[in-house]
Amino acid sequence: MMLKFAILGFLGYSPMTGYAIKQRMDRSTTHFWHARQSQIYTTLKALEEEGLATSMIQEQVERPDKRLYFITDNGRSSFLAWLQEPYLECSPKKETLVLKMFFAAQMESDTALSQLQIQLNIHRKQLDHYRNDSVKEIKQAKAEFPSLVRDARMWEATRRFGEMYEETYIRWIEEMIAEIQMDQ
Amino acid sequence: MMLKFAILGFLGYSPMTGYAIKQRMDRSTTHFWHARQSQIYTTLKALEEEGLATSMIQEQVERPDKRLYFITDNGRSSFLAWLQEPYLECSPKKETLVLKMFFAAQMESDTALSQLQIQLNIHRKQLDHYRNDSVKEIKQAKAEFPSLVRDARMWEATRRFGEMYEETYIRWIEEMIAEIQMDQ
DNA sequence: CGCACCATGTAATGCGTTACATGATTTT
DNA sequence: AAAATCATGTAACGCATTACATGGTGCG
Repeated sequence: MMLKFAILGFLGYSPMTGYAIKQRMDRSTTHFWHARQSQIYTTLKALEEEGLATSMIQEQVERPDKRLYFITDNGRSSFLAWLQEPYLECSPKKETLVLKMFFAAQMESDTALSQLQIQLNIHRKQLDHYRNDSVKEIKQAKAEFPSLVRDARMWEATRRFGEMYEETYIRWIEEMIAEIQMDQ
Repeated sequence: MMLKFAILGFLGYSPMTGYAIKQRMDRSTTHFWHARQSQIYTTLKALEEEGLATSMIQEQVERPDKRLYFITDNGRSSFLAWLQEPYLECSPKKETLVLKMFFAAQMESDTALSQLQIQLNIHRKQLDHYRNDSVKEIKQAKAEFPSLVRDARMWEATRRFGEMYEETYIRWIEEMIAEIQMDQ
């Protein structure tokens, strides 16, 4: 459902292939919206069947042919309707680490501590990624599409979401470690 | 997959019905792990087929009969194995609001601002819930099972996760509002 | 009188992942 | 010589939601 709109959103900027959409998503929305390659291809097909996108094959030399997708007028208005309708929920979360920690009293302290340490490293790397790579990617996108200044500011804001989320996550893990160490 | 372990975790404390598990989850893990009633019933059935739980019907007067589930030895060891194996990923997120805001440059500022305001209210309520109701629920659980002091400390820590998450979310929405207002 | 709570399940459908299937070019 | 990149798709499976189906008790 929602993936359709994410894809339409990208097609709104310019025609794209499924492969390119996957790359774009991995570099921009992946920390709040992700999809597998296969799902992108099937969703594009569905979009075309619904008349929200059209496609044409582009032949290439020394590269596999590619299928370029274009947003239709119906696609545009359907996307805008979705965009403008307010979202009235909290998006549900599934946090495996937190679930494990809920039951952590049933492990040895050292087992829990080592799991937390592993996660701390993972999330520090993730934070570093948002602070460096993501910033660069947005700069590149800005340079590529200088007319989308306002859009780029929103992309930056969603990058900030990832950064803030990871900062908080790391603080929580650190609190957890302190809590468990106190207990020993 | 993971829901199985969440349920086994609860059954580890005491035998329960599907109905009671649903209630427990709604009062404790729902902000990092949730499930629908129907999914809980089907998962319990699957757990029994795998030999990780058993069940018996308990007859009641003036109340519908209920099916009590018990964790088996296999269930216990399978749960502990899951608990002790380290988690090496970041749990994937799907944040509809953030996805919308990624494309927010394509809406009127006022539309975006009103959507953000709505979400601000929702998340403030959620934060309030974690700070009040959740604290009370943990106190009640502590009173009910005084032997589980260490467990209760972990429950409190996972509640903190929800609180911290909402604090951050709210800060982000406020930043977003400021960002969009600056642009007007 | 109506709503919430207690209590259990099945069936249909939809969303998402993994695995399968192919193959040339470019970089390390 | 191996791995990554470019490029597209289908099929099987599994996880999750919604809808369907039922019905008594207690409270305001």
